[in-house]
Amino acid sequence: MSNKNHQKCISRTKKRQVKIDGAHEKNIFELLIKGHKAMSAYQLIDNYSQHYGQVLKPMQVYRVLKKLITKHLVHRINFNNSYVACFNENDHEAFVGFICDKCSTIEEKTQDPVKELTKKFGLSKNHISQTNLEIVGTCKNCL
Amino acid sequence: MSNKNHQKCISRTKKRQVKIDGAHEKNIFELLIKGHKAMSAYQLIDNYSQHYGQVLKPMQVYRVLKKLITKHLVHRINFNNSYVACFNENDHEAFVGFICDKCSTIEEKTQDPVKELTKKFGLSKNHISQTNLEIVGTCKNCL
DNA sequence: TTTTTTTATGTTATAACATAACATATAGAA
DNA sequence: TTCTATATGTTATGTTATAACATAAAAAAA
Repeated sequence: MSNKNHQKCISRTKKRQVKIDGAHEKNIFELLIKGHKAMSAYQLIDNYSQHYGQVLKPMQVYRVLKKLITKHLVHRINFNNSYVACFNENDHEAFVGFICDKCSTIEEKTQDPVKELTKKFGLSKNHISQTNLEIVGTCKNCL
Repeated sequence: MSNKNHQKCISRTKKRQVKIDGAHEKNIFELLIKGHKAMSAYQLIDNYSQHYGQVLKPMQVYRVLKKLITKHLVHRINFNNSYVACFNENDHEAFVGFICDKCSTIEEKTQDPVKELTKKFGLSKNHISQTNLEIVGTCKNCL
């Protein structure tokens, strides 16, 4: 599963002509894709040092995360200050999904219903900067 | 508007037999209701000292916030680590609303459509600990 | 009423998350 | 080659949150 999604992600970046510049950016994105779960910036520092033998400073990680988020390749999970690779094929402007509060695994869902909801609420799209539906609970694996 | 909602909130706590214990708890809840917008814990410390002449420690504020959240009187806004009085008459288990990224004003919405959505996603209610739909943008006042 | 228990409050230290500001190196364009 | 943009490196600091321990006051049990 992880590997399949990995391929999907990579192919999507190619399709969308999103360029990954820099070794750190590539490596951090890979960690997020392969991990297939949300990680905090400081967890990424640990993971990075284990996989690539270099201990990054927080600033370096946050810089890269900001870029990846701008490119819509990564979501910030506000619930627990973590970051996750975007696994949806089509939607990149928001996050809609389920987060396991035990293992931080993410089940991303389609955003379409939430977009409709926003309309129903009378919120015009041009004033909205981000939409986040974070449903937190315990996943089947952790129960 | 603020005052009307204030009354609504107070009456709701009575209806639901929710007891506010302690001076800090009462005062902080009042600040949130009257402010009618989301405030960070440290903003609450400032506000508290201005209104009540006592400088609380962070721990004291977080302690009270935790209680108020447990009692469903306050929501945590994950987007910007802030806290807001719950203004919905009926729904207390989740947050659904619009947050102004300029002035932190909150427009709380009904949760019903989100609850339906959760069902549609196949997420059984008993595994969910919290649901947060945070739509962030700029409100009409700040545009 | 006295004792016990629970709840509220006070305080220190520290953990966890994030960015400002400045410096250097390197790759690509002019 | 020179210029420019981008990637990387580093220090210090700001912001958000909690652990752990201590005291006081209120409520319940004896």
